[in-house]
Amino acid sequence: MNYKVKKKQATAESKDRIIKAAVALFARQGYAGTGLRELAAAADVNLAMINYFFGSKQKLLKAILDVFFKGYLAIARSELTTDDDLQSKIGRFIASAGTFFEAHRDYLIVAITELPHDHPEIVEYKASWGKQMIEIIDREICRPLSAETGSPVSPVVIGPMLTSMMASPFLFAPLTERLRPGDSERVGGEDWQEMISMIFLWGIGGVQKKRAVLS
Amino acid sequence: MNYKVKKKQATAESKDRIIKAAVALFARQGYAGTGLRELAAAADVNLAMINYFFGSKQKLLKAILDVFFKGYLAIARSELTTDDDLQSKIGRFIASAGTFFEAHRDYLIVAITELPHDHPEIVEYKASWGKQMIEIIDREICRPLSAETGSPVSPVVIGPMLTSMMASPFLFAPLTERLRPGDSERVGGEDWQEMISMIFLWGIGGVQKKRAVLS
Amino acid sequence: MNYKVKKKQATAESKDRIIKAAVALFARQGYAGTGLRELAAAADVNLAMINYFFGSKQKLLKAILDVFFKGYLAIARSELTTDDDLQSKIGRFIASAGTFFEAHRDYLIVAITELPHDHPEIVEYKASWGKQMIEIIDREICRPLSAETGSPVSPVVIGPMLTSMMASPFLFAPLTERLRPGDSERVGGEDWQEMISMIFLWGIGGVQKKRAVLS
Amino acid sequence: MNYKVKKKQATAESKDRIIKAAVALFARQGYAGTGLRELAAAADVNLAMINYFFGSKQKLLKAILDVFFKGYLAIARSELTTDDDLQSKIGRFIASAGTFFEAHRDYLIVAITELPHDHPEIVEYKASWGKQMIEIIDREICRPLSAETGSPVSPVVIGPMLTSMMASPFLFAPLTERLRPGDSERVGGEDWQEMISMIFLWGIGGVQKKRAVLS
DNA sequence: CATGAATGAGAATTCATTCAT
DNA sequence: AATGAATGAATTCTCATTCAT
Repeated sequence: MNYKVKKKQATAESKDRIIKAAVALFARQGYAGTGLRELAAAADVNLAMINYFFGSKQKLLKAILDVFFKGYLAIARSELTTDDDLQSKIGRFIASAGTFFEAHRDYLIVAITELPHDHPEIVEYKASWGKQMIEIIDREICRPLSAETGSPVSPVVIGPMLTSMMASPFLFAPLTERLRPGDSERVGGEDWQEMISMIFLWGIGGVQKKRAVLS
Repeated sequence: MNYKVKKKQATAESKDRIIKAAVALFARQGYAGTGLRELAAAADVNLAMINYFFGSKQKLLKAILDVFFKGYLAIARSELTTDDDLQSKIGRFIASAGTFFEAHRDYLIVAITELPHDHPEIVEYKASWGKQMIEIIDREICRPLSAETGSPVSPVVIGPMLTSMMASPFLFAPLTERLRPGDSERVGGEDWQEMISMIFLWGIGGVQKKRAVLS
Repeated sequence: MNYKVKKKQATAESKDRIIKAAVALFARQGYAGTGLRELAAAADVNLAMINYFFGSKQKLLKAILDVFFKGYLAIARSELTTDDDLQSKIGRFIASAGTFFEAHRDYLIVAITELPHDHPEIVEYKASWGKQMIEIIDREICRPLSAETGSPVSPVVIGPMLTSMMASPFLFAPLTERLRPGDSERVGGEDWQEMISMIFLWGIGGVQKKRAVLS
Repeated sequence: MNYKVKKKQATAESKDRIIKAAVALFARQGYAGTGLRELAAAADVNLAMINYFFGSKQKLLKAILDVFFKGYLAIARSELTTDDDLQSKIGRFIASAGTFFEAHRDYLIVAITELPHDHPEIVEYKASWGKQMIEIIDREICRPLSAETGSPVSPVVIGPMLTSMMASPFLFAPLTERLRPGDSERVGGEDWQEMISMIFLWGIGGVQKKRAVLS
């Protein structure tokens, strides 16, 4: 008797639905442009649960950025921190990162679009991630490169550049899909990853050669 | 004797102050993250004037994007649509765009961070701008390139990529300035512009060569 | 030289356009539901002209009510204050009022729908008009009637009732035109006026007779 | 020790207080003329609760109109849809409606004063109600009447007229109470209901008779 | 007369968050 | 774990009005 009919009572599953819905909405409307009610509706969850699970909207954003940053950093660590030659290290890094970006495109979009904004609490967090990333790039790419050619390259220049190059098809997707639906589908595939690798390697290579000549 | 200071009556100057304050705030906090009160205060203008001049917050954003898109498109048109050889056309385009990005860094940040979001009215507008840009890149860069090497390149791939490469130091500036204040200052200068040119040209050149061999 | 090209410079004509647009808008959206900007646009007049001509929005409403009340009162005076027999006096009053309502339907709608609201300043004004109207009805209809039948009728009962009866087709027009477009067109015509007269006269007559019997 | 009174948590009671305050204010100041802040204060409720419970100001208005229209329609249905003779049916309808109007005078005023306005969403709703009402009046009053006398009467004429007659004392109350406080108190009572019945029945009877003679 | 800029108050609505149940 | 009610502040936008030109 008294069969209190329901309550969703799915626990961890709810938390998951919230994150999923959040990334999707944040990617399309921005963090500030998405309301918690809208999010609660999309996740089919009671409004109060969001704060129950995550504490606040900001912490939810942080949880999302975490997924992206940790993943990206892990890839950098595992693909770049090896004893391989520079070229194949970079090639593998770009391939892995490309696959990761593809599989987490909404996370990527959130991370990039929120990147220049200064949410007080999060700015610290982004910096600490950025620091680690730049250290790896410096140690594994920049130093070997300048050792080879004699001219220095700054990781705060090529790090952002490489990331932006790889992110570009996803950032511009809403536009390119409208304009040339076919062309953008290939993006993220192996061909594309190879192209990025080549542009980056040949390009950097060319720059270094020229600098070496001039100096 | 009835001092009631009132009425600034500075006319068009107010409209200007609003735009200036808006770009600055939107770049640092995002469009959705910036309230009109805050904006009015920053522009030292009565809150109601914003809607009086621009009609709505969205139209204000559109006015900002206008400045950026029109400028960027004009540069593409004037630097790429010439009878020069491909290499020097691209070189000049990157140099001009770099200078433009540098001078309009906040406009750039707003444009890029709002790019993936779907403000209903603005999506149309962004598409129409993107279309024109892609046509120019297709006609002036992609076709000559594939005529030369025999393998096709899509403008929806290299357009975004080139733009992102050039934008990267500005997008990541909040981070890089924290981490390596010195390094990022050089960004945007002549050296930097030349570097981008070289990476792009050598890189694309390499890709094309390889493709030509494989096919 | 210096042929300052234009300015509408129509003067009194503008004032007219404002009133016309105002009645139309107030009738369809209500006084409080209509903004002065909307009105200025509809009248093709600069926003500031409305207050220039009328002093305030309230005074504009008063000007509109004036037209209606004065007209209605004038009809009551001229048709009821005669030496005719009661029946033909009322008949002529209803006919004239019907024609007037028809020609000023929007004024009528404004007057009726704003009737129960208490715009502080206007409440006084409505009362002073109502007083005059009720005096006429009392003197010219109620007293003769009760003299005839011996039972009293209050003018504050039959005045409103008669007015409402005549106003009903206009008040309900938005509904009836949707439901039975044909039927409502005939309203206001001679047949209709005659019908109102008869209902009122026979009806009141019946009531009076019955009361006479009972008393 | 931390008294923070907070949270009324009286639940559904709040919704009720809102409706009650809303009818009262809308009747005296009009729908558009009443602000939600004012309403919230009058209902002793937090401003945000109004939209929490009703979704929007318009839906609140609809909820109010619902009460009136449903009640009025129910009376028409139960009093007119019987096998009685026409005269007593109408008599009972007028008596019931009179009592209902009296008990819901504010609802009545809101319904009538908002009747001619075109709130986009509500216009549809009013029409659907009007349709049902007119069908009943047509079937139960107009057809029997024309069968009896041979001359047709349109329900879109007598429906509004009858309603307006009964509504008149309430619409004009603010005026009449000022002018003749005593007289209007009797309105709505049994005598008054009987008077309306008689006027309507004798009146319509007279019209029909005359028409029959002429045709 | 006419205009466009300006103002402060207020409009309705939504915000993220909290808490009693 | 989950819910619905509640809150105060903030949102964008519009209001009627005023005034310098």
